[in-house]
Formats: sequence, C-alpha cells, structure tokens
Amino acid sequence: MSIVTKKATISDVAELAGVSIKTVSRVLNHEPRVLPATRDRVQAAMETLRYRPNSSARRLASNRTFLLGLVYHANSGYITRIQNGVLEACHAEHYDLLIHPSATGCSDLPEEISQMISQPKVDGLILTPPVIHMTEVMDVVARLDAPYVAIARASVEEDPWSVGTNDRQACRDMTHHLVDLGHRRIAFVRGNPGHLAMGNRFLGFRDALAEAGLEERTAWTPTGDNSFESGERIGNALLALDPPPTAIFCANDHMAAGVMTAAHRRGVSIPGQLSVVGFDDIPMAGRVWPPLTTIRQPLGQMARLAAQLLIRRLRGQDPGDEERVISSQPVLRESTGPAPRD
Amino acid sequence: MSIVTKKATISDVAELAGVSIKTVSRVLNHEPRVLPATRDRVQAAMETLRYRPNSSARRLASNRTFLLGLVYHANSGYITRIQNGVLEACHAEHYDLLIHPSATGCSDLPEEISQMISQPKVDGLILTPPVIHMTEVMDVVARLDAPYVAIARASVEEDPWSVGTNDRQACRDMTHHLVDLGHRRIAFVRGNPGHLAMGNRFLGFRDALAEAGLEERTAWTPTGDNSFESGERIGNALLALDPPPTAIFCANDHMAAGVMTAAHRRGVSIPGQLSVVGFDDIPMAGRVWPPLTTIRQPLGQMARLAAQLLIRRLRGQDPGDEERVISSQPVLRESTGPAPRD
DNA sequence: GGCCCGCGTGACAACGTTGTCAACGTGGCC
DNA sequence: GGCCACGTTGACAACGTTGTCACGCGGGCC
Repeated sequence: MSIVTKKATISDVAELAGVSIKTVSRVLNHEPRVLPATRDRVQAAMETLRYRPNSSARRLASNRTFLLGLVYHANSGYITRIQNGVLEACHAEHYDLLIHPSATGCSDLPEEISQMISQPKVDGLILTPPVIHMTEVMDVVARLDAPYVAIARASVEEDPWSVGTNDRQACRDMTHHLVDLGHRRIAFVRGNPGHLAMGNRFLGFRDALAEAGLEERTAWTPTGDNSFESGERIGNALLALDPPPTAIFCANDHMAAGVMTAAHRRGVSIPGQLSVVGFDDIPMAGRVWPPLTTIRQPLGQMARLAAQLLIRRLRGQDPGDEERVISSQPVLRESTGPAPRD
Repeated sequence: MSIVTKKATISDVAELAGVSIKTVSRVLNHEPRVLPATRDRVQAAMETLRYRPNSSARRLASNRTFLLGLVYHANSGYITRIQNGVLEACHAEHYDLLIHPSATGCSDLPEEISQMISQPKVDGLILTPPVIHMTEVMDVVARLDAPYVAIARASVEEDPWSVGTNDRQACRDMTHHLVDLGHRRIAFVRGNPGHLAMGNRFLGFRDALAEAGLEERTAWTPTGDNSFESGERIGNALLALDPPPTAIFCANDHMAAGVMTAAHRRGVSIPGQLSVVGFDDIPMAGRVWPPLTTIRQPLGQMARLAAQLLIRRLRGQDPGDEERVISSQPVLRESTGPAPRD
C-alpha cells in the first residue's frame, strides 16, 4: 500500500472502469446518454481512486468558472447574512463564491465588474443594494449581457431575475400596530433616497397613515442616510419638536438605534414616552436596550434564493414560477408600547 | 472600428509586439530576464488590445489557483472586518478570495479543507478562531502541508505564520484603569475556554489584579461562551451577589452587551452603579446605551497582514521580521465611571 | 430486407497559459 | 582567435478537462 498516492486523474478512472476518458467526463457532468451499468462502474472507480476533478482544467475546457460573484458595498453591515445564504445554495450546487466589495466612491466598480465577467473570473453576479441602484454598474452588466440576480431591487415584477421582500406591506402593518397602540403623532425616518426598497417602506407607512385618517406632516418624515449617526441627529431634532412624536418608525435598524440613543441622552424613556421601531432585525436589534421592535427581513433566505435563481439562469433555464418575494415579519420586542396620555 | 471585439489572447499580443508567446508570458509574470525595450513593446501591445490574461488557463498551466481560502465559523460575527482586511491585501496582489464558513457541528470540515487544498481550489488558507483550535482541522492542514496563516492564535511566537494582538497587555491596562477609577470589586467574565486568545485576556486581568493587590475570587470570574445570552445570564448572577461587583470586565463585547441588558432589567444604572467593559469594539459597541467602553481589536489590519504573510509564504519567502502583533487600543466611552461610594 | 434513426461510446482536437530546454548573439578571458 | 558564460528569446510539449464528430449497433417502419 502506497503512502503517497499521486492525485488520480480522469484517465486513471477511465482505465480502471474500462471506458474512455470522455465517458468518465459524461458521468461527471450528469449527461443523460450513459448506460446505468456504465455509470455505476465509473462511479465505483472514482470512489476507489478517490478521484476529484481538477477545477482548473474544467474551467479552461468548459469556459466556465463555477464561481459566483457577490458584489456589495464594503460597509453595508448586512453582508454576513446575505453571504451565508448565498454560500448555502452554492455549496449545494458545487459552486464557489467570489466576493467583491465596493468601497465608497470607488469609481472603477464598473470596470472591475467588466473584468470579472469577461476575464472570466465568475459565471454570474449577485448584486445587492446599493450597487443595483448605480446606473453605471447596471449599464455595464447589461452591455456585457452578464448573468445576474439582484437582491432587494425595487420591484420584483419588473425584473424576473431578482428577489425581494414585501417592504411596503410590512411597514403598513407595523404602522397600523402603532395606531392600535394609541399613537397619533407618528414620525417616519426615511432612508437613503437612492435606495428604492427604502422608498417602498415609506410608501407603506403613508398607506397606513391615510387609512387611519392621520395627517402626514413634512416635519415628521425626515430623511436620513441609513446610518446610526443620521438616526441620532434626526432623533434629536424630532424630540425637540413641540409636541414631539410619541412613536418614531425608522426605515432601518441602524437609524432606530440612533434614535434610541438620542432619546436616552435627552432622558426620554422608551417605551414609556416614546416608541421606536426599526426595520431589518440586524443582530444588534435584540441586544440594545430596550430590545428593539422591528421587522425581520429574511436576508438569508432571499440570498439563498438569489443564488439558486442565478444558477438556473446560468443553466439557461427560466426563472421559474417560484415566489420571489419573501415576507418580512414583525418582531415585537420592548421598544414599543401604548401611547402616553397627553 | 469594430463594435464587438473578440477577446484578445496572448498570441494576439505576441503577434502585435513582434515577439513569441513565451515572452509575453514572461512580461506578464514579471520574470527578470526580459529586455526593457521588449517589455515596453509587449506592455504597449497589451494596452492596445486591452488584453486580460485568462485565469483558467493560468491556473491549469501553473498549477496554482490565485485564490486564498478564508475559513471561519459561520456565525462568528467578526467575519466582516476580517474579510475586508483580507480582500484589501488580495486585491493588491491580484489574488481572489474564496470563503468557507463552517457551521457548528459540521464534522466534515477537515474533509472539506482537504479537498480545497488538494483539488486544488485554493493556494493557501487563512484560518480564524475557533477553527484554529480544532485539532482535527489543524491535523489535516499539517498532514497536507497546506500553506496557511492563522489569525489570533494563542501565541505568535510559537508559530511564525500567524498574526495576533496583545490581548494580555491590553486587558492588564484596562483593569488598571478600572482600579484607578476606584473600583475594588471587579468581576471578569471569561470567554470560551477553547479559545486561547480569550485565556490571554483573563491572564492580563489577573496580572493587574495582583499588581493592585486585589484578591481574586472565583465567584467573580465566571466563564461564558462568548455569546450575548451567556453575558446576560452571568450578569444577572453577578448582580445578585452581595455585595455585587462595581465593575464587570467581559472578555468580549457580545457578553458585555448581555451584562448591560441584565443591569438595565434590574434597574442598575450604568455607569452610576456599575461600570461595564468589553473587548473587540464590534460595530455595535458604540451604539448601545450607554456607549460601551472597550478595547479595539484591529481585526482589519490583522487580516490584511495575514493575507500578505500568506502570499509571502506561497512565494516561498520567509515570514519576514515585520511585527506580527498588532496592538489593541482602549476605547473609553460612557459605560465606565468612578466606583460608587459604599 | 433495406432504410433510417437514436442511443451509447470513443478518438481527437481544442481551451490559453506556463515549464523545459535549446538556440542565438554578445562580450570577456585566456 | 577560440572558448565559455550569460543574458535574451523562441519552439514545443505539457496541464486535465470538455466539445465535436463519427462510429457501430439494434429496432421499428415501409
């Protein structure tokens, strides 16, 4: 028995199984025209020799890379969950993942993407906000006819190669929940204007406001930039109003955390004097004080589905009729409560 | 002028530059024996044709992958910063990154790593805690003689292919800071026992305690598992003691956040009645209430250095004499203050 | 019975680079 | 002047797979 076994190659397998190299290749690639008996013999031989296909050779010969590219903004904060979801799907389909963060103000992103596709370094791209809202990027993708799937683009209806969530409906429901708790002075901190899913969240808020017969005031719908800092700044401004809102709904959790910090600094008690709501359910949401009521965006599921869709696309299949909108669910914690009596 | 230009290949460049394919290859790989004039001509030709080397062909011919593998635990929470640091270094050296999360209880990690190396899918591995503390994993790595660099292994001295931080010294300093604030009843929440860097943090705490002439009590040095939940549980237990500690130093920020939540629930004011300190400076640390005093672990820098080291290793070079211990720095925020008078 | 078609298989040429080795020219040294 | 060493270059064969096409064989159809 040999201690050092040289790496088995496809022709070793072919020889042992008594077939040609090509037939082994067919088995490897699950091609249909192979006799079951032959297939078994080949598979047994692969097992015996512990054969693993050489990915570099496959890449060169097939002109594919078996890699998906994940393009995201370097400090998005959500990336871990997305990445994990994508990896699950990749693993199941024997793809690997190449990750490509884009730094802020990195003007060469289109060029870099162009190279990833045409080099080729990846077979397809998974695009996340805010990258999907950068027109230069989407132009390049379209020009190269690069296979992609977008996560959390504005509307899933317009682009069959995208997955999203029901931002609008979820925010409408949550707003009604606040109304039911007795709140009448409800503020909404809007997110980054370029980010279309954020726009949908605001629309859901307005839907509910209109349905509840509440007036929408400009002073109560300020716009942040999705950051904690903007939340803190805007929270301060809102709480300085007279009368101040009794509930502040933020388009994401980071801004909600900022609002909570502003409230704490001003000695405003949560939820006694002020209810705060976020969106996303980032890991931090349940770990701040008080635990934040929010809406859980199923990023992991969305990402997994996105990767599956992309692989379908790479195989030349249809998007399929699977639901591409995955519901976000309310998570009621302790940052919300009945409206204070005036 | 052609709209659709077929992808330029190395022989196109060779033809245009009037040299052989091999010479172009030499220029591409920065081999020394090329006349400057020739080099310039080739580079000009590459520029003209917008030539990009085909990574699949390079991989096959050179038996390298130009990929580094990042192995980490799926819900480590620190991964984003590490990943970004690694990517910076990769980008500079024209490497790409393959990420490989390991789920809890995934017993096949050794097998998967073995395949990554021998397939080959990656040229080398960057290993992070807790993976570096799994003996089965490290056995496989050693057996395959796989090039790797470890991040935050126990001691950098023992393994030249590792980077770390000064956990012990930083914790010693922070403990002295608490003593200077007048604290005498200081608890320390220890981290996951298998995680050696966590052990060093505790040692630093003990150093300072001894230096300050304070007694170490078993009841005040409980052990958690690095999670928020364990921090909350242990915080509750510590605050139920009589007398309770006036300061709680946690081996990481997640547990510190748990302790803060326990304190809030019991109506214990921070920092009025209790000072809380963490370690890591995760993004959340500055965004909880009150903002957490902690120690910033330079994960990004460590990761960048790790990737650079790995690439050196892949080139057959020495580790070099660059400092492989990057200092963690105290970050004084609002969760710490003078000890309450009894 | 001849024809055609489809299934299972194999021979052979790609794929675009890098590694090996040999060839060439130039200059220094005996 | 002949020889060797060295710096520069090229011809050619790898690298391990997949794509293309052709082949043989059996069965159904007229």
